[in-house]
Amino acid sequence: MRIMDTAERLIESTRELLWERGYVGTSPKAILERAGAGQGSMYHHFKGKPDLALAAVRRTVAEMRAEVDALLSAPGTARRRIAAYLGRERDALRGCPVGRLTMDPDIVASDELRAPVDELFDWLRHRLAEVVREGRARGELPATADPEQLAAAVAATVQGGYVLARAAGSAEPFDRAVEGILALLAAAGAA
Amino acid sequence: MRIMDTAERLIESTRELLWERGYVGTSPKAILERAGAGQGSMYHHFKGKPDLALAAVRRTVAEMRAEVDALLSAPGTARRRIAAYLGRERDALRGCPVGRLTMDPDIVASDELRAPVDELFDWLRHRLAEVVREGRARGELPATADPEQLAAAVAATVQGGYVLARAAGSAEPFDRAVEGILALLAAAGAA
DNA sequence: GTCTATATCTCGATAGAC
DNA sequence: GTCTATCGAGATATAGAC
Repeated sequence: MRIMDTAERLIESTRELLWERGYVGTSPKAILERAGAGQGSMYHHFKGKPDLALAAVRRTVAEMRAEVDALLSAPGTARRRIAAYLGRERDALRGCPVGRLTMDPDIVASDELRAPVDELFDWLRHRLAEVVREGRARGELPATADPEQLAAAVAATVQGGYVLARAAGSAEPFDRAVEGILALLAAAGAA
Repeated sequence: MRIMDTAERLIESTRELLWERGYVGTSPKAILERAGAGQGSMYHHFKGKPDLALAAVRRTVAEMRAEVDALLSAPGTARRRIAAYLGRERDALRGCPVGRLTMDPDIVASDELRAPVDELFDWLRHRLAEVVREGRARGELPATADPEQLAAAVAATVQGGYVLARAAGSAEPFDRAVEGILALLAAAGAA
């Protein structure tokens, strides 16, 4: 483990807790305990819980975007790159660290905290739509396919897959949903 | 508005708050204020917050299941009934009152509270799979389509559509995702 | 910069009057 | 059955020593 200064440890602890318990379910006290810091440190480096959460969310969003962009920009057919994105998940039961935040009332109520989440999913949908357009141009996907619609369906399948998996207490429904959308894309491509 | 006794008002207030703020974000105090009741009433009728939440969740799940079953059991082609389910939503920004609970750490951590959520989505996936099987038998969907996979993809599209909509602060991504999966089902059917 | 002490609320629950 | 009073604990933030 790299050596981290206090501000860094606070941000990392907050990222973990936001993922595990959400914004409403995460207390400054829990963050401090996990980071091994005292009250004073947190309020020295950050204005308060919302400010620290904002730093944590921004970092999680940046990391996610870089990872997904790498998959969608890799060489290969459009369908293969979409499949790579869909197959990215390793532990569906943990859910998406960004999508999770949309169910947090205090995140959605705050324009500042919602902004990075909004931007990520906006970027994701447009990036996926580009890939769909490339697939159409190469004849992998039918020219009638609306790129924005397919992109939204693919992104929704992943986010909804987490919901189904967490409800079931098993990753299986996530995997099924991913296989289902891939089968539909393949069938549509063959049409 | 029908006249409701105190226990009834407590359950209904809890249902609303669980939908709006989730389990972690809902306090007994908020429930009591909305229900217009005092502390004593709640602890007379229910053992505590988890017990009241369980009653609320069970009712929400039962209501949802009855509504969706009506749509999926109506006359019409398989694709038309799936479209009716996908088009059921009126206000995507509110999210799903059941799916929302899967992002609540205290719900997922409790076997008792998660059980009704699990059962609903389990039922939904199998009911959708039945409809897919009927569609296959009638030649509306290709015989190669795996019913369980398509069912999971359809259910995930709805749940993920809520995530995208709430991130965007707009119902549009939800609608796009629904149109996308419907277009794919239509294209696969034509294949 | 980091710590401990403190302040003020709220949480979730209990006690006991009526 | 419903109310108010009260409880111990935790949430979020501030104060001030070091």
